[in-house]
Amino acid sequence: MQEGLTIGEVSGKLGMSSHTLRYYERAGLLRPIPRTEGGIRRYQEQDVEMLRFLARLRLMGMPIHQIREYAELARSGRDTFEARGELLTKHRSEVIARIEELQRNLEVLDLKIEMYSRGCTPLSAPGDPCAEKLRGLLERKN
Amino acid sequence: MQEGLTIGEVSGKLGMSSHTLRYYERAGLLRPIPRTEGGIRRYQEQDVEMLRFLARLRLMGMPIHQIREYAELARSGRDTFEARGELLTKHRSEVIARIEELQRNLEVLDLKIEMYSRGCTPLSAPGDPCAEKLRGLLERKN
DNA sequence: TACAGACTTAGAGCGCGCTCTAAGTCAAGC
DNA sequence: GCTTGACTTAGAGCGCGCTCTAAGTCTGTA
Repeated sequence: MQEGLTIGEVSGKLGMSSHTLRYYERAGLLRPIPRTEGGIRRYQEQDVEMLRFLARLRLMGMPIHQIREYAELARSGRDTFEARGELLTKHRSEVIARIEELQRNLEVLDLKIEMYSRGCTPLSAPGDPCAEKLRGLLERKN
Repeated sequence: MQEGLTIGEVSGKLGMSSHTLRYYERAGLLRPIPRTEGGIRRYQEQDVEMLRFLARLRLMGMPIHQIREYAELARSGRDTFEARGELLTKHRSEVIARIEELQRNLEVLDLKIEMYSRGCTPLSAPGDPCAEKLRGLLERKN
């Protein structure tokens, strides 16, 4: 037994498949993970930490190629702090925009649900104020 | 010239490509759009209204197969109001969960950005309270 | 009537993010 | 030493949601 976690251990710990872990390495999201003499990956604590953060970026919808960009900066030492901060800040505003978009569309959804619960026909209710409001929301761009 | 909009007009109005409009019809998201004698689609107001709403469902991340399910109910008359309401209500809670997930991950992102702006190394700062907090957030499931 | 340009179909292709397969190697326990 | 099960690689395959292609048809205008 050597130092560091095997791919199976990391997989269990983080809830990502071994396939995905290898894929992330191939894709440049991780440094080349150090191997035993037999060629078996031994993940260090830093690798697991990195993975935890990258997984959050994925959950926030950052595409793989951008995560790679971040990861490459992260591997290039501390004179990339500013660039990394900028990259994350840009992504931050995209996430906020996404949240706002979801919230706007939730309004539409709520109106529609209310109309169904009131049993009034959604597409052809010219008099209904609720139907009018829905129509108005739908006509606005996004 | 006949009654109703051509695919190009709908495409321009809603900002979706003609390709996508045909695809949505094929996929069962729209009723078979009525054609002219020459076989050219003429979208009616009801089709456009439907499309507007379906587009919102897409923006909220509902997969095509679920939208089809909803659309099929919508084509089956008003005794599917309850089922439609349930389907949308279920999706509503998924959207809310997604928003909350994004907000939780935004916390992680904000902490990370703060650390970069303070110029302190994120992965190895055992003393820093901010780094500790980040580590804590990252270790929690999602 | 002829032309241009938008329309039609069936079906292939693509980018994404995994996910799986095949064939083989490594290593912990008996 | 042998078995067993996890590991390795290269590369294929997949589900999703479009997106495009090819070959041909329709239609408004000159």
